[in-house]
Amino acid sequence: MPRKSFFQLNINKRNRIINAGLSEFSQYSYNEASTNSIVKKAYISKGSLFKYFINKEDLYFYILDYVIADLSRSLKDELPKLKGDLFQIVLIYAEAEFNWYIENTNKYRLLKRAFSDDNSSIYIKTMERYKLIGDSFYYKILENIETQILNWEKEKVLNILKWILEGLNEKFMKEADQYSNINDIKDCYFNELNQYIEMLKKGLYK
Amino acid sequence: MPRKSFFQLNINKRNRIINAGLSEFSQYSYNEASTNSIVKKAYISKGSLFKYFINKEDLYFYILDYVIADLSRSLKDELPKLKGDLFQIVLIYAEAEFNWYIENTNKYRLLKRAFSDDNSSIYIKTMERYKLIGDSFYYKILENIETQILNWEKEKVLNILKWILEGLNEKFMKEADQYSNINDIKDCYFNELNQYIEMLKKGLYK
DNA sequence: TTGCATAATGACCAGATGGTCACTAGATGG
DNA sequence: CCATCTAGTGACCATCTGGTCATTATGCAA
Repeated sequence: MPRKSFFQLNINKRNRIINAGLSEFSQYSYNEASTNSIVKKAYISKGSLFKYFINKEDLYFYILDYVIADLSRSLKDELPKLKGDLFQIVLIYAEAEFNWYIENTNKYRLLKRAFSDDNSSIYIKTMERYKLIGDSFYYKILENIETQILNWEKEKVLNILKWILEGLNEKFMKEADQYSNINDIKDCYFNELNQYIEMLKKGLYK
Repeated sequence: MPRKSFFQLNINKRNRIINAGLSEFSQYSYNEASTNSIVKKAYISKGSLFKYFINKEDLYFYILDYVIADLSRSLKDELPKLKGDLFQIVLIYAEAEFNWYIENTNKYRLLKRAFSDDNSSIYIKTMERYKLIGDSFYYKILENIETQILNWEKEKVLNILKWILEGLNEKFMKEADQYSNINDIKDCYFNELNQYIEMLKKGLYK
């Protein structure tokens, strides 16, 4: 947790530090990210940074918490909309998640980096810290959905859906800069996702 | 490419260097991997390493080439076995790939690291170098398979299959150390993969 | 204006990095 | 036994890292 002094800062400066951290940690892995670079981006001195945060790790997890809280809030706002059968709910959920990603590309990259397994010591600490979260938001939303209509083990169905969402998200986030209009890519994504869901429901064979 | 002197080394020493590189680059990202550490693992001096290789990047790509060649050879050996419809072929291919992974876990980790998008400069160079490979082996094998039986756009079917394979591979590679017998995990994997394929063929709905 | 408390600074530290190069040990040929 | 050569060495270099701390700047009360 940041030191008291950090929260006594005026909002402007605090945001400059947060944005500097976001920028650095979304571009570089934890070890490759440089506190010197963060300090420059935030227009503060090295000494100040370590007056506000205990150390680099403290800063990192503050930023990560911040991003996760932001995403969680965004997704929770969508909860009331989640109605219908499993696939309708997945569609709504995935669309909300992707919309947030495409509007917060650097936060998306930071999350992707933070939770992609590279068995570094910071990754292990990250897993410890967020063992409750991770997949669990996705599974929690879906676990109470009626599944009598399903022909298969629920866990496996959710896995398939999760892997397809991950693959599709990554595919579109890679192509993101090719779209001039942000709504174009959202439409495109949603359209393609719909197709995949149809394929899954009806089976791939004729 | 390594310098001539590297290939004049006796096999023992050459292998020590290759294994040291494999170990280091599978544990750490390119930037975090240390030539000092590689040198220690290989029981050679720092000066020697840079007599054999132009620089760290040269060493890295030699190791990466080596691993890719190894996997390619392994998969090519399986080519004659690839018979039947799309799903049978995917099953055989995936099994071969997974078997190689589980028998070469550090090479698997190295490949995963090398080809996971982190837009670092080494990643960009890696993409340049291997633009032909990447997914293409997977798609190349499957592109000539008859698909009249399919109800959907072939590319999308291949995507779904690819994403499920990736997800399943990662899931099992993470759990790998929980299995005492290597054949247990292979059986488990193959069994679960079969289920997913069945689900895809017949559709998730009742 | 003075005195004091707190905030901000950047030179500095020890340690690590990729890479070099003057040197040495050992083999080879005469 | 010497002379020559070359493969191997590790101290060394510049540069970077996360983190510290004596010094300075700032704001405020009296």
